[in-house]
Amino acid sequence: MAITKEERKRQILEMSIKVFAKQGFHKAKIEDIAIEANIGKGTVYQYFTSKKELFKEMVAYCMMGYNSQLEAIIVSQLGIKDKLVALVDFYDVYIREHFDIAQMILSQTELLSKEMKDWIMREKVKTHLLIEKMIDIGIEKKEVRPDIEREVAALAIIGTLNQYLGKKVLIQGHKGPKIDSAPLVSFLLKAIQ
Amino acid sequence: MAITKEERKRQILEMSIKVFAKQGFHKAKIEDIAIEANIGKGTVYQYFTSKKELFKEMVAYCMMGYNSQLEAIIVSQLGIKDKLVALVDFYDVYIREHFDIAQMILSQTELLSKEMKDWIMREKVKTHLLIEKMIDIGIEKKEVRPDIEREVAALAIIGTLNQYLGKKVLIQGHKGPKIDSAPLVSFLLKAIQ
Amino acid sequence: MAITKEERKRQILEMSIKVFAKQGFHKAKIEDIAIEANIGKGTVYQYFTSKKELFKEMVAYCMMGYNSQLEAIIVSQLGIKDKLVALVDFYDVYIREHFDIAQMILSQTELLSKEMKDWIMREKVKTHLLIEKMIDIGIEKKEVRPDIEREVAALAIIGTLNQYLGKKVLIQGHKGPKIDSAPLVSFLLKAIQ
Amino acid sequence: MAITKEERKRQILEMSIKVFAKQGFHKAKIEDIAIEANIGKGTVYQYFTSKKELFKEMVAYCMMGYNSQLEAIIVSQLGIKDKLVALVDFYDVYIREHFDIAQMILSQTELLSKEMKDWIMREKVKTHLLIEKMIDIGIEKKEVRPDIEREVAALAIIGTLNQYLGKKVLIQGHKGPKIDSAPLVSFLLKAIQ
DNA sequence: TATGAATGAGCATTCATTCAT
DNA sequence: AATGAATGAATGCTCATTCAT
Repeated sequence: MAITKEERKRQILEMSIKVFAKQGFHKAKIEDIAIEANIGKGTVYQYFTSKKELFKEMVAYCMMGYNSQLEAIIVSQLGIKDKLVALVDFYDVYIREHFDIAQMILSQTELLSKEMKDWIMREKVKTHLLIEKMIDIGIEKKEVRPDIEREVAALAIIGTLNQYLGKKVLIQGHKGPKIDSAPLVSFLLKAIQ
Repeated sequence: MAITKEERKRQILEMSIKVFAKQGFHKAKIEDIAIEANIGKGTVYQYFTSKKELFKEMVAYCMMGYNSQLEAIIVSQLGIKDKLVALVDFYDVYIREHFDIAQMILSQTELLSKEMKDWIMREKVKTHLLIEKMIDIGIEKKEVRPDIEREVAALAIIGTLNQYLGKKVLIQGHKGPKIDSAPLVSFLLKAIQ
Repeated sequence: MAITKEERKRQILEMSIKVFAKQGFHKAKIEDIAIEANIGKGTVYQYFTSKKELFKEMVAYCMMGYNSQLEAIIVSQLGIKDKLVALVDFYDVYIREHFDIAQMILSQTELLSKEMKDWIMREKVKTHLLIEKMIDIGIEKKEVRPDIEREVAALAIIGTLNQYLGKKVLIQGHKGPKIDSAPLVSFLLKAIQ
Repeated sequence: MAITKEERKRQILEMSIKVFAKQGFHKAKIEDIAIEANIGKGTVYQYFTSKKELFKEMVAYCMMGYNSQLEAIIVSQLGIKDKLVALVDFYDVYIREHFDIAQMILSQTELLSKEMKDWIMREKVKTHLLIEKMIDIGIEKKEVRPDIEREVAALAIIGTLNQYLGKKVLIQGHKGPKIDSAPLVSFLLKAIQ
């Protein structure tokens, strides 16, 4: 019956995502999060030492699993085209879930310790390297032209996905239908093949 | 020979860019801006009714001229390749100047009125349409393949530029040498030709 | 073989002395005392209704026995000089044990109920009367000059002991050697003989 | 017409003495002090960076002048007896004015920085040395017996004054008549002559 | 009886904004 | 027009106390 410490912490984190996403860091009040989680204000402080700390842990919580899911796609036996399709679908789901919070994380870096910023940067680099790896595998499998500039290609894929999915979700809202990956994938294939 | 109201206002705006960029909206204090502009705190309120208002005017001030400069490139007599080169160079300069502020604008939309957000959105759409126009001209001039998905292509170009330049500026800092546009341009050409 | 209620209460009191003395009333946390006593925070409330109540009981606990020990010296068969020596030795031990707490008690009277303050005042008066009694006995035994102002003399003895021992303990710390009573005693004797 | 910064600061200090003395450091609210001084809460923070800082400045403000007044008495041409009388009178006035605050200062040393504590300690040492100086001058002028233990005598004088005046003020309140110095002085003279 | 997770009243502090000079 | 002293609403955080287990 009793809720474990870990569950309670996760519960607060989930609610903080909602509130931070809706209000932004500064407008969000600890009390709002507590009310949302249906607990007392002080209880939040049993699990997180400060508002900033809660924010940081939420950021880590949101980014957790991102790269490992990405890697699963990259190292799969799929052809480059199917990988791109899987990538779009993954971004589609991820951005819908984390759209508001993602923007905040990018911007409110003032709140994050150097350590945390470095960690985020490292995660981004990992993402970049995974995409480069995908390109390498593609070259090996003769699915990607061998003269490609890997760095440019990787940045282009990430930038295009962000821009495209970002726009779609922004216009359709989080509840819209799954994005059609076909046009995006065919454009990217043209560029890398 | 007192300076005009307009000059004083511009002076405050310029200083507010510095301070907002360095501190972010919430950490930036009106007093900091006043000190930076070498005027009294109260004087700021002679020109702007509130901190938020100042922020909004600063946003407009920063985005002003963006699309018109872009259009000048698009409608020029340059070939598609040279347009892309000019685009990269323009982004290079613009992002260096507005890197910090650009992130803030994207994120701190909570601060902006619906009207202002709509205006920003319309400006973004204008940018998008300008890039699409560039593609259309390219198709007409047989410099771009005619079967291209114009929306995807435009988003890809914008997304790629953002990601590429963003990364370069982040790593090299604002003072680094001009970015080499060649690899980026050749990648994009491959995708659209 | 559970310990009795009384023992547990004494145990908490002893630990509260340590913590109150080190931290002062306001900085001392009930949890600190509980941790020090190796019990749960809630358990403290089984024995004391509130932090203030605990503080008050600690004050009473510390002062308990003070006057009775003093009286033992006063009514003893010792001559006035030996009584003064015994007094210095007693103060020496007492102040070492209760130095930190003594200062607190004097100051944080805001915390004490009128009743408690009155009780402390009465204890002080008792102390004063005991010293006066010592003087009276001394006069009877022709060890003290008969024209002495008893009140002044008593206050002087108490004040001098406090000042002298307080300074010595403050400088030497609680672990220093026993104070040499000779110079103090000879000075006081000169005044009252 | 306009109040100077210095006057405003002094005004806040004076009011803080009242409030700190009545409530103690912890119960005293900045708002109370502001209300008492008939100013806004925020104004206090224009003059003092924090509540603790205000407390420290108040302590310094209260102790300021103490030793210099004392010295004036010590180095005067008065005989030892008249010096003691002047001393009692000075203590009488000083303790009436600072009775509540004096107790607080002694106790709430937790609030004071090491630097401030050291300063207080040095001031106390100065006081002690001044009294020793008085004794030395007395010996020179053959008003004090030459075999006296200077340290003990100084501590005894200070301790006796504190105890005696403290008791009198405690019983009579701050509004009572001037203390009769005669019995105290004659007792102390007996001890040192 | 013992526990410690949950609670929320209470307060120091900040800073945008006002307004008398 | 320019100033900066004064203001007070707003909020993060602490910790004594409660109470379900």
